[in-house]
Order: sequence, then C-alpha cells, then structure tokens
Amino acid sequence: MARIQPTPAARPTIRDVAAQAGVSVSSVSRVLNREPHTSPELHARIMRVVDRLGFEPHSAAQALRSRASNTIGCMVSDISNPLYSEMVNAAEEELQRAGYVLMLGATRHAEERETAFISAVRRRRMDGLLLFAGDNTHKDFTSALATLDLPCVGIDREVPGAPSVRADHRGGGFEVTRYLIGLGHRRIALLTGPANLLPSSERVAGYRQAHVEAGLDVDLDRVRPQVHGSSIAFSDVCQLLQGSAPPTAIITLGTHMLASVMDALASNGIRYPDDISLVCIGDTDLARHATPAISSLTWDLSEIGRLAAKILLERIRDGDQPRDTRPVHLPTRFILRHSCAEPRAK
Amino acid sequence: MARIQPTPAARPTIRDVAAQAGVSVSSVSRVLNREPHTSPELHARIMRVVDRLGFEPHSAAQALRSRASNTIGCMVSDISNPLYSEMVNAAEEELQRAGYVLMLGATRHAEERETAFISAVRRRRMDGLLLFAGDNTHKDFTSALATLDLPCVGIDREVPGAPSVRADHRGGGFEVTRYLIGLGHRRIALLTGPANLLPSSERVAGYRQAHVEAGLDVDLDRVRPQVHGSSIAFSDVCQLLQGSAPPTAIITLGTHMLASVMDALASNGIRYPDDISLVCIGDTDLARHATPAISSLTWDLSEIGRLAAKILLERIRDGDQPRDTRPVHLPTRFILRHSCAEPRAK
DNA sequence: TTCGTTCTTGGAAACGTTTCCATAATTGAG
DNA sequence: CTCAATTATGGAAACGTTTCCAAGAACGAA
Repeated sequence: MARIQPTPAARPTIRDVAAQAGVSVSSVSRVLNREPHTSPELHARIMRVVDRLGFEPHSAAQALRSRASNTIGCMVSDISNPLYSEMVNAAEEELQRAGYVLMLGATRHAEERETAFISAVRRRRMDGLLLFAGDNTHKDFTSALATLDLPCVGIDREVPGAPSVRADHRGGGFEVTRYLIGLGHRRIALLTGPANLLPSSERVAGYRQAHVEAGLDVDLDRVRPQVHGSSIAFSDVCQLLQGSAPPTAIITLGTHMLASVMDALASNGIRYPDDISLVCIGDTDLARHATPAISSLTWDLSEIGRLAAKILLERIRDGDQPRDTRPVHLPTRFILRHSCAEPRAK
Repeated sequence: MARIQPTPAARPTIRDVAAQAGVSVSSVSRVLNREPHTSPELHARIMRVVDRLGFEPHSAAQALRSRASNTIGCMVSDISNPLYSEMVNAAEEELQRAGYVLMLGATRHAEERETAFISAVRRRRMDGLLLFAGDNTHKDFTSALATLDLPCVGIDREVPGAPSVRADHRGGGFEVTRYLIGLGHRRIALLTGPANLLPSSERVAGYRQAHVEAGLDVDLDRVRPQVHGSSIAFSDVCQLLQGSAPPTAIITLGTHMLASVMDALASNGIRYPDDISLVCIGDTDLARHATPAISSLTWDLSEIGRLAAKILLERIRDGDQPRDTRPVHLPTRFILRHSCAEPRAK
C-alpha cells in the first residue's frame, strides 16, 4: 500500500491488480484464465488482490481481444407463448451453467426484426444462435442467416446446414388423426398454426398421411391454419359447423386456440364428445380440467430446450468439425381422456 | 479499388471503410454516429463504402471505448411462468425499439444465481436492469445490488433507491376477500406464493385488511404460502377440507395452482360453488372455461412490462437526476363469474 | 560442467472503436 | 479588410483485456 491508488472511485482494472500485487499485467491475466505455467505463490498473491479490490474483468475488452463474447442469441417469435417460454427456460438453464448469457430477440413474426436480430448477432459477435420456429418463407432472413458463419441450432425449425431439435409433430398429427378415423370419423377439422411454420406443416403432413393410409380424401377446407394474434379460431369453427358437411371431430392447438374453439362449440349449442369429438395439441390445464377432460397430444418441451442447448455447446466447443446436421426428433405422446366418441349416425 | 485489400476474408473494420473511402477513421465514426459537423458529400461517400463492404461495427469495441453496452439485464426467477413471460415480452418489445438488447438471467429462486447475474451485469457493463419479483430476504443479493450503481426498475418488487411498477396486489386481495366476506364467508383460505415475494405479502395484507375492516379475526392457518415448483396445493387443500373448521371459500393463484385445487376439491367430493366458493388470482383459460366458470382477479401484465421498460429508458437517458422512486401501482380488476355463493348454513 | 529444454515471468503489441486535440478552411461581424 | 468564431477533417491517444515474443531461471541429460 505504499503507492497512492491512481483510480480512487473508478472500477479497478487488471493494471491496478498488477500494480498492487507487484506483478505484470500478463501474469494477472494468466492466473485469472487458469492458464498453465503459473506458480502457486503467484496465483495466491494475485487472487488476494483481486478479492480485495473486487476486480471484475471488463467483458467487452475480453471480447474484443479474445474474439469470444460468451453470449448466445435466442431468436423466438413470441416469448409469451408458454410453449416457447418453457423451451427457452430449459435452454437458458443449460447455457447459464456453461457460462453463457442468453440474449433474447423476440421477432413477433416480423421479418424485419429477424434480420435486425441477425445484425445484432453479428455486431455483438455472439458465439452461437438458437433459432426457434419461425416463418420459413422469409427469404431475406434466410439469406442473412446464410452469411452468418456461426454455430446454430434450430428448434422446431429447419436451418440449412445446422442441426435441429424437433418434436415429432408429423407423427403426432398422424397418431391423433388415425385415432379419430379409427373411431369412424370421416370429416375431421384441423386447426393449427400458420402453414409456414414447421410444426404446423408437419402436423398437416401427418394428418394427410393418416387419411391416405385409410384410403380417405383430404378436404383442405377442413385444414384451417390460424394467423398469429388475431383469434380467428372462433369464426373458423362457426363457419365449419354451419357448413353443409360439418366436421364430426376437431383437432386444435391447446394454447390460446382451444378456448376459442370451446366458445364456438358452446355458442352453436354443440357439446363434446356427444355431438363432436375434440383433441388438442399441446396439453394444458384447461384440457386436463375441462369437463369432460380433453384428450391431448403432449411432448417434452424442457427436453427439447435442454437438448438444443447441449448440441449448440458441443458445436461451439468442437469448432468446425465435420457436421452431423440430421434433425433430432422427440416423440409425442397421446393422452386419452373423454373428449372423443364415435360419430353420430348421420 | 486501386489498392489490394488487406483483409480479404475477415470482417471489414472501420479502418477498411476509411481506407476505401479515402477519409480518416474519425470521419467514418462521426458519420456513423450521426454527429454534427459532417458534410453531406462525406456522408454519402462513406455510406456507400459501408454498404458495399457490409461493414458492421464491433459492439465490444464500441462498448469498450464509449462505456455503453446497449444492453439491459432482465432478472427473472422463472421465464416459463406465463405471468412473467408476458411482462418480459412487453418489456423486450419496448427496449428493442430503443435499440437495446435484453440479456436474460433466470435465477430459479436461487440466491447464488442472483448474485452471479449481478456479477455478469457488472462485467458486461450493462446499461440498466429490470428486476422481477424475487425473494426479498436474500441479503447477499441485496447488498450486491446496492453496490451496483446502475439504473434499475423493479417489477412487482421493491428495489431500494429505484422505482418500481407493481400490480395493486394488496387492493386486489382486499377486494376479493371483502367480496367473499360480504357473501357471508367467515372461513376463507388463501393459497398464494411464498411469503417473501412482494405480490404474496401484499395480497396477504389485503386479505387481513378486509378481515379487520369487517371486525373478523384472521386465522393464519388458512393462509397457505406455497413453495416454488413442488405443488403442495393439493395436500394443503385436502388438509384444510378435512380439518375441524374447513374453509367455506378458497382464494388461489390461477397459474399452476388452480388446477391442483380443483383436483383436491374433486377428490374430496366437494363442488363449487355449492359446497365451497372459489376465486382465482390471475385469469387463465382454465378459469374462464371451467364449469362453472371461475371468478378471477386480473391485471394488465403487458402494461406493467411496457411501463417498466419506459421508466428504465427514461432513467438511463436522464442520467442521475434527482430521483422519484415512488412505486407505480396498476389496478387489478375483479371478474365475477359463477364460482361463488353464500356459504351453506352450518 | 555444458548445453538444450521446460517453466515462469515481464514487456509490448494487438483487438476496433470513440474522442480529444490540432489544423485548415470557411464564415460573420465590425 | 481583419480578426474571431465556427465548421470540417485528420491524427493519435485512449478504453481494458489477451496473446505473442523474449528472456532469465531452473532443470535434466550427456
């Protein structure tokens, strides 16, 4: 403590630590980064000063010099969607444990925000990117993504040249549809997300497959992709019910949409499972506790988030190894409750 | 294009832009930051090169030199809680618009993760901090927060020396309790979150206040703070129902807990509103669509998130003005449905 | 003993910006 | 016309790290 401290109020820098410990700046850096070739005494002396001064390295300086920001971008259309927030939660836990911080970019389905986020990823030199389901027709975004040479993992989404983790939405759609067909249903409505989202398109594919397998035609009028935000599920269901060949079964998304569907049924005086069968995709409290309880398709959201984070970390650590970009599919599970029955005789 | 490019594959730096445009580095910086004293011709020439090279400034270098990271920390216990994720979503939208990126820190109720996040905030020199409801008995965290001289805003939480935005949980608790007392209930159970969270303690305060105002005693055995994660709501309700003076009404949280409460009622053969009255805090699809529909207390989550973000931005812009740290309270709204009735004659 | 390794440490040059200061050119007032 | 004030630009010094290189000390083998 012989010398007067040069920076009284300001945050201490590595130079202050070096001065107080009477060693060189590079030694401090080596000790802090646990590099080899540092003697135990040096280590102890430096750490004592670090603790005393409360030194915390400036991460921007570290990032500038070492070219690693310890930051992962997380692009998601809508964090308030419980399906996404659960996956993000699990991924964040995994990444946090590995010392990374998650940078959230909510795009709200707008391509301009997607490209803006990619720009942020570049400027901030993020180390990896988690891409959640989004509109796959956004060409500007796709090309911006392609120029970005960065470890990426897709979640319920296809990313060219990158691995992805997905629920088996096709298989789930197939299973549910086949079940309803097996009960005798021939006019099954499917209310799902926008067609440009992978989960929805896969779901529709499974729905078709079940029809084809049973030798049935698919009437695309009964497949109703929904638009984000604006809840047209209510009017869609009303329109279907009041049509000439009303569906005898409805498959709908659990989040946000199921409630509208139930409203529509109620206001048309139609009851499940007697008048119509009902299945929802994505299990919810409402599905579990509605009376009667509603059969649901479910899958492990946390596992998807965790797995995606792990794969991303691996990819970051291994650098540019020869890549295995095959998607990982997680199974869905169909929970049978009391919302379905054989269709009424016409 | 007379000279050979010095960095062929690497990302262009401001120096490359300056060289190609035949101007100085400082001029490029000035133009990019829209500073005064730049001629239109210079501006045009530089921007042309910027576009051609696809130059994107390195944010770590900017942060290092200019001492602003354009980053906001967002500390939340559990992003998968729909209450939080909706507030985060709204806040992120507001901050994104102002050019900030949100850094997520999910603490999962562990103080070590809270202090770790504060450390990350310091090292990364974040520009502001959004603090969501958390355990207010965490002393290490509180003192770590105190040393952090940074614009903060609390959300459903008290932060010493900082403003906060909160729903009026006390008023809500009061209103619901008074309503039930008015119906004739004298034994009202309250299932809420841990006592160390501001929303819960405020809610309990409102509950007490309503009792006091009606000249009733409060039996604290009927106030059941829940523990995170582990769903003890089911057993709590069973225990209360099977006790010597079972409640005639239950107030419960809507998220996660309402379903358990309904299960407990069902497995005890008790039906609402005939045998018991039921109110839930935080409106959900389940509350709206249960049969009978459940009266709920609701409030504007998005507005809270937006407001908190706005206040934080103001605070960042204004530097250390004389501060107004009075909390902003947003009203709750009681939605009457069909889950309550007068208690049965004993 | 001698010489080539390995270990330990220090010095200094990056990393890519912003910002301060200096200088030349332009403008405006008297 | 002169001088001060303003405007436009360039040069260079930061910002706080990591990392490369060099050099001395210690060590082991011949």
